Amino acid sequence: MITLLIFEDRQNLRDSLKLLVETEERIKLLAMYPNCRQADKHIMTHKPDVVLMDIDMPEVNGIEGVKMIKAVSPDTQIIMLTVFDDDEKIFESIKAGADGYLLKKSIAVELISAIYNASAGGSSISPGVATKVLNAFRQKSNQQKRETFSLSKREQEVLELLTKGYSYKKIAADLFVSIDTIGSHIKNIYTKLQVNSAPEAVAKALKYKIVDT
Amino acid sequence: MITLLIFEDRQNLRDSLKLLVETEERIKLLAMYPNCRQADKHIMTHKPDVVLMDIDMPEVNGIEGVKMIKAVSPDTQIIMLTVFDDDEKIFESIKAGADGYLLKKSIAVELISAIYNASAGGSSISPGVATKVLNAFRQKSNQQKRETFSLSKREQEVLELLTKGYSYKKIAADLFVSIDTIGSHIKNIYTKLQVNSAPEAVAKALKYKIVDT
DNA sequence: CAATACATACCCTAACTTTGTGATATAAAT
DNA sequence: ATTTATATCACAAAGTTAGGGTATGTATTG
Repeated sequence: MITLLIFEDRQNLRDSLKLLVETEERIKLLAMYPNCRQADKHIMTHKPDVVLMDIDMPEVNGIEGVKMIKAVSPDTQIIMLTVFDDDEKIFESIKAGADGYLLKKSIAVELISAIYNASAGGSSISPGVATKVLNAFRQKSNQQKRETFSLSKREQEVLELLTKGYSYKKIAADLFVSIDTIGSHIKNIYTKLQVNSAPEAVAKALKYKIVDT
Repeated sequence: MITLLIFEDRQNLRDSLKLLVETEERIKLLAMYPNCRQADKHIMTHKPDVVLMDIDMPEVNGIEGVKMIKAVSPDTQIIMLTVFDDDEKIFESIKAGADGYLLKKSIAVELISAIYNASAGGSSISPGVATKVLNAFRQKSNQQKRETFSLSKREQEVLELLTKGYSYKKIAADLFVSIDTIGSHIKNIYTKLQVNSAPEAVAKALKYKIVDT
């Protein structure tokens, strides 16, 4: 038996959801609320397996609701249910911890299987939403790839310390060499990176992930 | 009519897929191949709407295949079909440009609707895979969160130019103010960021995403 | 209206950085 | 054996930066 809580402000949609869900023997609807005020309390009272969450609700919206619920009960599976498929709302929801994201135009059968999936720990994402998520994912992954600029080991070390904001003097002290040696290394680093100042070198080093942040 | 191409090395699975797909009137299977050698050529020959792609194939695997296909025909929708649900393979596929990711244990009806989704430009992701994608997405989003350090608008501008490696002189020229003004701003920036040099400021600015790379 | 933050500008000095030109020694590569 | 890349050090000049002041005009806000 999967227990369910619904947050949805519109009366008619609440009724539809109720009808839909009640036809399923393995799903038990515990309660429905028109907004997320005290969502955390409701969760602790009912301890549902799965939550259906509308995004756009008066007073306290669905994204806030997700945060509240996940704060008190991280294992409760939350499926967002919304007419919006704009990137902002989707990503906000995911970051808040939503476990599924269905567009309201999704057919009823999709919703039911999403509930079952959620209770089994899987996530459901509507195709249109999935496309956006995959694109965003790709973007984030294809950042700047690591390049080496063929720095020597020592130069790498010096650049790392420079990136920490160390002065020549401090770098020299750290590496137990003279300050002029550091000057030499930095000269060579600038040549290889094709820059002319420490700030530029640091920016480039971080951009191309020559050093880690 | 949705045209389809299948890349799958195992004979028996190829047969099953063929049977499954042939029952659908709106789907036309154009050809099947046991690996991705010359996948790009095959695509250009058949110009299919959707591709079903196995990951683990001899000679040229599915991830390479996706790259080849997307390189010559970015609008071809590719659904990965695999027994593997390990993070590496999933993320590699997505980065390569896969438009859907189904586990082979997915039931037949899921596959069919995934094909329809794909032809409509939507992505299908199996629940188990979706969970991993969402988790990875959350991780990437929650990197270092943007902080402002309550820099003023002007200070922000100056910091951005500093991050480009500009000297005081160049910044002053760019903003049409005196070099001493820039000095003042930088003094204030250092105080707010709690740093003592340009390299340090740049590192911090990038780390905390005060400025974009 | 007074207080506060902001952007602007100037002065000053010590310290630091950049860049050029050498030089020596060692290890790897040709 | 000779070249090449690396790591080390030195000196010097020119230029830049960091940090200490102070000051003015303009908004914003309590």
